[in-house]
Amino acid sequence: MPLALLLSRIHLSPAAMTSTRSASSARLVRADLNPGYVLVIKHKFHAFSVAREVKRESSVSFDVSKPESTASVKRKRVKRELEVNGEHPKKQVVIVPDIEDFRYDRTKALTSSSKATPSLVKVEEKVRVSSVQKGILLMSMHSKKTKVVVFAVKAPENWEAVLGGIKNMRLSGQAPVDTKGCEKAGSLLPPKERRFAVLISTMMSSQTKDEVTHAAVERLSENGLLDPDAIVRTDEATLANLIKPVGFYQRKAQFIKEASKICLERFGGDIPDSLNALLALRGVGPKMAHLVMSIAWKNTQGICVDTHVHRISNRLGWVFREGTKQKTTIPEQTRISLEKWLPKDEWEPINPLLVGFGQTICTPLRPKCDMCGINNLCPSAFKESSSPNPKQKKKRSP
DNA sequence: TTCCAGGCGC
DNA sequence: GCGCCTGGAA
Repeated sequence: MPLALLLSRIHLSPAAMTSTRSASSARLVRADLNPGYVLVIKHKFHAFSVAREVKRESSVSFDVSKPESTASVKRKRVKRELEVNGEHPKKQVVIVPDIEDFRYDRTKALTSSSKATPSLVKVEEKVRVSSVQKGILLMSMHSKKTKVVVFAVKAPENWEAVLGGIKNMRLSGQAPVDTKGCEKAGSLLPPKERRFAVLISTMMSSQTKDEVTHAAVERLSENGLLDPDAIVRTDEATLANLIKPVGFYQRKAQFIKEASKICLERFGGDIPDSLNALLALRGVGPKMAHLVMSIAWKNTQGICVDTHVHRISNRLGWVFREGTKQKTTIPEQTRISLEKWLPKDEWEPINPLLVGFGQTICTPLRPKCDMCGINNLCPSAFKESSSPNPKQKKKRSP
């Protein structure tokens, strides 16, 4: 666990890090925080309120972002159905599952999301540290048994300069995502229709083929098919034919039809408004769900990590697998790692920023490091460009 | 010929 | 963690 290391750096006592509190207790924790850290305070509780404030001793104030309630979603088999579904409401919850253990179950998501809030709720707050600060964290708990975990994540060196450099590069060059991204879908439509257009556009999209996606959305629109009812009444083959230029069009046609049916039957023709319910739609994974929450609902729940964000974050050395210094292997690891230190106001813009950068300069193959304005800050600069065919995958025999 | 995209299903 | 889907680009 990197926790011990972090603790030693920020001078919080181990006892302060994890504590189990009884009802209505409060705890004071002294903290000396070093610059460059983001202090992440995770409350795990069962539908009780948790209040927290930061009081300071020194004259330097903490910059405390607003508490945000995020449902931690995972796409693997459910392990903790009891907590999620509240099947034992009378039973006092003694063990709160670890945040990362809160498994998401697609089959349960639709029903649970449309009912009450799941009993297990995660609230995360971040305190950004810009200079050495001394203070007292006052945590007030109002739950029976609440586990509080506090840990700090160091933001990467120079990340602000790197981000600024990428923003500069993006000012000049025009990437496909700037004009044909799916957030442009149905921008003139009324809100409900626009949200549906965003969902369908997202489900069809492929970041390397924004123009193709755009054309397919146009084609659906011309045929009056940016409407769940119309899609349900159209047969799958026709639908597939209309969106044919997009990759995997047969599966996408099938998924779009299924999603439209669910939108009609369970959401009154609107799209689901929660991350869980969006993830419950077949063909919608974390990348798309976060994008739709951001664009359609203007409610950013997490970073939309697609292949560009995933690749570039690793090249920049911004993300690591939990507890290691190794690169992340899947986009979900990247998202979790990135969210630990990246300020929330960058969560939504980071996707179009890095997608455009990845389409034009930091390309998957042979990145154009010589054209890159941050090649002096990038640990991977010029390391991938010279080898045109670095690793041979296993060849298929003829 | 190989790689790429995003999610499913094993 | 890999094969699959599908078509385009390198």
